[in-house]
Amino acid sequence: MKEITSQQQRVLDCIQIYINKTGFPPTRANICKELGFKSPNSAETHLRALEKKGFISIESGASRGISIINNQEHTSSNNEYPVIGLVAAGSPTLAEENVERTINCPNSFFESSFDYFLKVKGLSMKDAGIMEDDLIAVKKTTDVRNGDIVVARLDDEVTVKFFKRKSPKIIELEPANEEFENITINLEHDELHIEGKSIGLLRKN
Amino acid sequence: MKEITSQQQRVLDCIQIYINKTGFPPTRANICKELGFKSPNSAETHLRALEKKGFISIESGASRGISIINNQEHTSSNNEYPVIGLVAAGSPTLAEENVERTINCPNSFFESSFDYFLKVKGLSMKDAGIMEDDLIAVKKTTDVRNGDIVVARLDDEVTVKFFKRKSPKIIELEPANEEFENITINLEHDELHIEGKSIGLLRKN
DNA sequence: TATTATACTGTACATATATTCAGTATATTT
DNA sequence: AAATATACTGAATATATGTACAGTATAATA
Repeated sequence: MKEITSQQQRVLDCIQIYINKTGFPPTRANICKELGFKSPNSAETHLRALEKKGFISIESGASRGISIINNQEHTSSNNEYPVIGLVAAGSPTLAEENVERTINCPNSFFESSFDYFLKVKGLSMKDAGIMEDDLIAVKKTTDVRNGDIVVARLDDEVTVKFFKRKSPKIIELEPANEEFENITINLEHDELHIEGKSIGLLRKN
Repeated sequence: MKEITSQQQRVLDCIQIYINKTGFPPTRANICKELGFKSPNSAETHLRALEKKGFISIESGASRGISIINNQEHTSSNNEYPVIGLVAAGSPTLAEENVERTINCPNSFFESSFDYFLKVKGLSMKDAGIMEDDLIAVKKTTDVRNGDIVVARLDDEVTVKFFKRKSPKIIELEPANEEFENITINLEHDELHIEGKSIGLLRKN
């Protein structure tokens, strides 16, 4: 995405405002009236510049054929995110039978993107403020750092814990509740799958 | 809103799909092509019927001047909700200077509607899973029950606590942290303002 | 120095488009 | 029985609109 000039920004804003107000895009003449131009070609050249820079698309020949291109999904585009129950056994897969329901939520709701909500069972992370039935926003990744809250799978057991790498081969999964004990994994003997990490939390009272 | 016929529904759907696909409304000819009509007047009469019944509005003379009227906001309409810092002194008003930022969020995100997010300071509710910098979704109301997590104001001090009515005149605000003590209010001598209650929580790691 | 991008006015015109008029036909309402 | 709503075809037309062409001017770039 190239740089936009201040006048081009005015035109782009004008188009967005016009669409918000009327429900359909403006004509060249509409833009001229809004911004005080006296020639439809003023709008035309700005539109062509905006198109060239990738801010809008113009359908040739079609009246009002302007549409604003949403660069990424940073705008207010929403998605349905699945809510997965943290069952004692089995991986939290996105298979249909595991999806309790979906939650509509802006894509940019949390700091980073995420893939699903995980419904927490038990109180092993209560001192980290994660309570029973809380929904953790999980980003599917294996790139986790010390101190991250991760969704880990040991054999068929899925658990949410703090991630701590003690040595290249030794990993500890730490609960946030003194009534629970650390889980130590020796990667030479045991298998550990990192399903993802928590990037946010949602609670409905 | 009057009844819609099946053909009119097809036309209405066609308009919505066209807008979703292209970013601008269809012409009469576009609708004909999509639905197999052979005369632009077929589309025209359906459009006039839809306008008469209140499903769309048509701007006279404007090309593609169709806009779909969203009956209510029952769809997946979003809102910008303000985030208010829980300052030690002063009411969490919605005055601009208190709004740190806004969060875009579906209106029906939590079980009930709410008015703003309150950014929590301190750990007085940590055993209830409310940590520093968590965002509480607050519904402005004075209708609170025993056990509700309320946003209360004592003089100029705003606090988040459990609400417990001990007797008609005695109210206790209970923290969820043994390091903090209950606050007992005698309504005959002290003034207590209930700003609202928590109906959800949002945390961004 | 020539070229390109920006930022306009003003005119002109082909065509995209809304909209009216003339019909045909069926079903529903008054 | 007459009027109205629905559901179309087909043709005609005024105008709304995109778009090209001819200029002027300034600033940035190669």
